[in-house]
Amino acid sequence: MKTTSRKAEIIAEASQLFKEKGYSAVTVRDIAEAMGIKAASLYNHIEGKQEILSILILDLAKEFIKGMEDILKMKISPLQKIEKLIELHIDITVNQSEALAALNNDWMHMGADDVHHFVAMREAYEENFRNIIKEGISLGQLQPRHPEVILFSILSTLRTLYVWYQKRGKLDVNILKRDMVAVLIRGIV
Amino acid sequence: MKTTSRKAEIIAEASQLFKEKGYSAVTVRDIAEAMGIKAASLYNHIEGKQEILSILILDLAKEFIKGMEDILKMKISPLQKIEKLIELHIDITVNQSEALAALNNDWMHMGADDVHHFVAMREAYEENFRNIIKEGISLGQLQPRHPEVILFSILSTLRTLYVWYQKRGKLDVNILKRDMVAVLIRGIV
DNA sequence: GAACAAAACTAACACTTGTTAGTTTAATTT
DNA sequence: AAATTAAACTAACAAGTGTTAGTTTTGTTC
Repeated sequence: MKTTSRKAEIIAEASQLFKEKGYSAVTVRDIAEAMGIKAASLYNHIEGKQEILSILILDLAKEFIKGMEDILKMKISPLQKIEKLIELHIDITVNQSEALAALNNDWMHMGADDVHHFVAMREAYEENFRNIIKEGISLGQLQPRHPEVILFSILSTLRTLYVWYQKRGKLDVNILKRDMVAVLIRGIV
Repeated sequence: MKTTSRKAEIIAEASQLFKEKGYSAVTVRDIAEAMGIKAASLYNHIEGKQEILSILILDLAKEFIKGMEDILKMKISPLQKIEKLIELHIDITVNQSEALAALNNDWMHMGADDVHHFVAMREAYEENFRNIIKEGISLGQLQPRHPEVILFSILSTLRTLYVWYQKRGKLDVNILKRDMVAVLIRGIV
């Protein structure tokens, strides 16, 4: 009964180091040491340092794409879709904060093909999000602000939630969702 | 008439590279090449690679501290102070986006002393911001949400504005301020 | 034009980097 | 017990790293 493959363990360990210091500042010897083995031993399991990064980032990006697709299918209002998206981000943050750090900060250090793939996915995701916002505005459900400003202020908050989430004492996920939705949608006044 | 010292030019060039690839992925040879000189020549002007990073980050941090002090002195309501803070961040973003990237992503690569100094300044800044929010809540001017959630969602939006600001076509600063204040304070509904 | 300072250069250093090749040990299956 | 596979090891590589020392070029001041 293998619970987690050795490769998965390496990726998990590496992702923590990447989160702390960034991909470029972490050496394969750092990763090996964190696992209690020698650097060369890693290469029985992985193709190279870059592969770890690509797996982390692309798998997570696919998860976002999948979450977006599910929400788009729902028969709910644009505003409710935005609420669902906020919850999606929070759920992912809570149990994938390391990969999220890599996705945010180190995507440009993947190989050229993977960078292209990633950027395409990110743009598709943002375009879907933007369309939901536009729909909400034209239905009169959202304020008629520049959609880009709305998109950006929601997304940047959600994307960097991982920085902040475990600095404070990991408050309850449901409370976090409730307050986050309230602040992002209804503002603070 | 020396407009900018050679050292300042190096720092300016380096900051652009740091923004694109992160501090650790940029070599001193990259910086030298960007200036059309050899790596060793840099050392006539700077103490080392880390010094560039520290100057970038600590100078900018001081600018934030200074801006916060000025706002705290003003005889205006907590809500108006928050508006001023939003404008402060936008002003800094518009003409210091490279240093802002370093401050956000690479502060942990400074020397230990500078890291300490930086973290202390950041915590002081956040504490001041938090107190303004708390005051706003107790005056009934702001919604009674968890102050930490409010602080975080405003700050993370402002801190990552630099990523987004020049991706889109550098819209007018005053329009940006107006919409940003509106979205962050009054929400989107 | 001599003297001086600023800023570039060449050459090299000691160390770190990701990775490969070949081998040995440990764990599992037959 | 033999055979097989998984996973570690040692040793080394070629390239890249930040930095130093000493020298030459460039530009300015007397």
